[in-house]
Amino acid sequence: MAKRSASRLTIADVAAAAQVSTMTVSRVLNDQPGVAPETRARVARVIAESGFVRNRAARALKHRHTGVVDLVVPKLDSAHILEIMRGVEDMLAPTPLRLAVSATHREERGERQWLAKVADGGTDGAILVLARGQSAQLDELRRRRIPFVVVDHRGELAADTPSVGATNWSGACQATDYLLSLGHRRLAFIGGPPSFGCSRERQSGYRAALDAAQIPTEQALIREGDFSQEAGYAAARALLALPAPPTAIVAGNDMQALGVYAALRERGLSAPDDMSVVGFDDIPFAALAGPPLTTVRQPLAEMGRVAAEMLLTLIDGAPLASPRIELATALIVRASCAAPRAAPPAGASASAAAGVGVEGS
Amino acid sequence: MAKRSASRLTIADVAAAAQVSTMTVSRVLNDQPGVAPETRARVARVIAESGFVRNRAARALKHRHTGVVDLVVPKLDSAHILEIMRGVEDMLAPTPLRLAVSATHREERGERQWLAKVADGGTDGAILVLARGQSAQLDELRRRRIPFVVVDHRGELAADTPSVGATNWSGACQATDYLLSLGHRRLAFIGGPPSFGCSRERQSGYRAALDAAQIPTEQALIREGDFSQEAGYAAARALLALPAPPTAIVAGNDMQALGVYAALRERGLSAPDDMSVVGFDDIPFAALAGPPLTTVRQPLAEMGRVAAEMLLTLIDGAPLASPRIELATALIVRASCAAPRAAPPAGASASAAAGVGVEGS
DNA sequence: CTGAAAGCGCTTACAG
DNA sequence: CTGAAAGCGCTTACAG
Repeated sequence: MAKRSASRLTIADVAAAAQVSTMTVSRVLNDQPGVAPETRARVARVIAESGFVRNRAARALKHRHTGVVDLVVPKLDSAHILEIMRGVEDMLAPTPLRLAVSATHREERGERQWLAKVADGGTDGAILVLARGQSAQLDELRRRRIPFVVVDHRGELAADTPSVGATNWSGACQATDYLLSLGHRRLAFIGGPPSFGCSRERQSGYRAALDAAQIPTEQALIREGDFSQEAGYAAARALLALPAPPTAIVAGNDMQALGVYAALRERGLSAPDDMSVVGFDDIPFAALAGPPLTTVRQPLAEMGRVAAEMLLTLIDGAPLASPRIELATALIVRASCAAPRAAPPAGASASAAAGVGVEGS
Repeated sequence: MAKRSASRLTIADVAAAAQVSTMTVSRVLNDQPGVAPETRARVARVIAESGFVRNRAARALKHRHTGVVDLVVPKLDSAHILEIMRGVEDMLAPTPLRLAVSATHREERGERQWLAKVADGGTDGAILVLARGQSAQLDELRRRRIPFVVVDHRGELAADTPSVGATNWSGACQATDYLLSLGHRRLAFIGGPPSFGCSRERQSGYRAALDAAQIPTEQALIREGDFSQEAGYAAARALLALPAPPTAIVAGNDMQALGVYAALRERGLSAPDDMSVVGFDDIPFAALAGPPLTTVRQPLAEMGRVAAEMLLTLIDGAPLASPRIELATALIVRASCAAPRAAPPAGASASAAAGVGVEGS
């Protein structure tokens, strides 16, 4: 077979070697009918022996699609993101689609860079983690008719935007209820950035649980962080310095809960003896922390999987059953909560709280 | 301008609207000279207003490249992988290349799936994390003349294979020296999978340090894990059950070190009072563990960045200054090590150990 | 400075 | 069952 110098083999080379037309080779390549068994076998053999690789660009040129799908995240820095990515990859692995990952970093620059790549006609669709509801990014995607799905979001999201989230409200509500059931009455909340939809929902769940228990919310007990360990630490320090500190803290996410641990340690205190702490996310380290952290599990990988599934549907041009999907959270009880020190006799036991799963021994 | 139904705009549409040939549009698109300023301005305006997107596939077809680069990892499940990915993404973001991420999972299936996508002509080059030296994957890549760089590796790697690693040997050696300097004489080692190059190097570094101190290595003190928290836990339990347990453990990686913590906790023991523990990696959680973990930092993001840089060089067809690059590790002293309980008077102080960085207060 | 022609490697109708 | 022709959207020489 005549290989043209160093250049790659083409379908024409294979056709020549197998003594058929390029058409026939194409049919064999695509498992299409209309080829005599012997011919097919001969062509298949030549393909295998020659190590021929069909040119993806030429195919894409005909098909009008690129074969790549984007996952766009703010930063590649948290276990949280990795979990979502895992779900997306899982779903996409068996398909012929490639998963292109990019981080927008400081929004401006990164978003523009990403948009430039997409503008080059580089994607069949995108999954956007923590995208802002009103953004040039989303507008551009809509304008270009590139299908996309948002996983969690910032700002407000139009109701018809395909999106995936977790039941943040009820998760936070359940966590707060659990602490109430242990006898706590002074419950603090350290939320995430208020621009995040999930932050607002969690705070609202916390408030709702207190309202239902007829406990007035106290502004001094509600703090705001950026979901980092440092933010949790700073907020917890401030709470501990209060004239009447809380006896329990709902931490908004696990990293902030770990920051609370640090602040406690610094004062020679610890959970759950001196303070009950609940996280949100259930990142892998939650179970390894000392003490193992009671937290609200978000099915992150599953959220990624569902988002990928929705995107595949949109790419196929099919309608979505529902534009918005919220997956259920679950309270995972470990060892960071207990009845408050000088608690009223705990009438309601922990296990009396609805839907509580206890992990481990 | 005549948009052809729902289909996307082509360069011909732009040319018609601007009343020039497609050639001229192409020149404007590619910032090539040879276009009158006014013509260029007019064409540019039409491009901007129409929202024209140049077809990447058609471009790639001419250029003979795909514009995508692969990052292939065993699994998307560790902070370790995320760090490497971050470095790679960082390096690639300003280039026009897309970063396609895939996991090989249980090797067989995943590798074949990945190979099938690559076989489709889908990549300009690849960064392979923990690839096996002798594998169908690497052979195929070589055969196809697709440039690649290996980050860490399993099995043996041919000397001329472009690869990036860390100074595992000297990192483990330094960690062991540090424990020796604290007065420890019974030092255990919980290694990773022996098939991993980095595992073998770390174990060898541990042995070398003991040899240099003229302490005979004891087979019972050398254990093998799979780099998981569970493996560290199991190995530490076994070590604690020994008639003469060690007073310090070099844990091979941070996850195993956290497993050691769990085993200690289970027995009512803790680091560093009852046992000194050193990790390897410095994953973000190492600093947050209780007690904060003394560990050997691997510059993972930097390794990713360097690998990406090497790959870009190879894709450009330029020669590599060196096929193998090892980045320096650094011992990060936190709070998980101390002199052994009934130690000989510690003549050598910790800070006497060479190149030791102490973090925090 | 500008453009008509050919071609990248494949696939989609359409004939035989 | 098999193939000659045209075309996907761009770019690369080559003329003017």
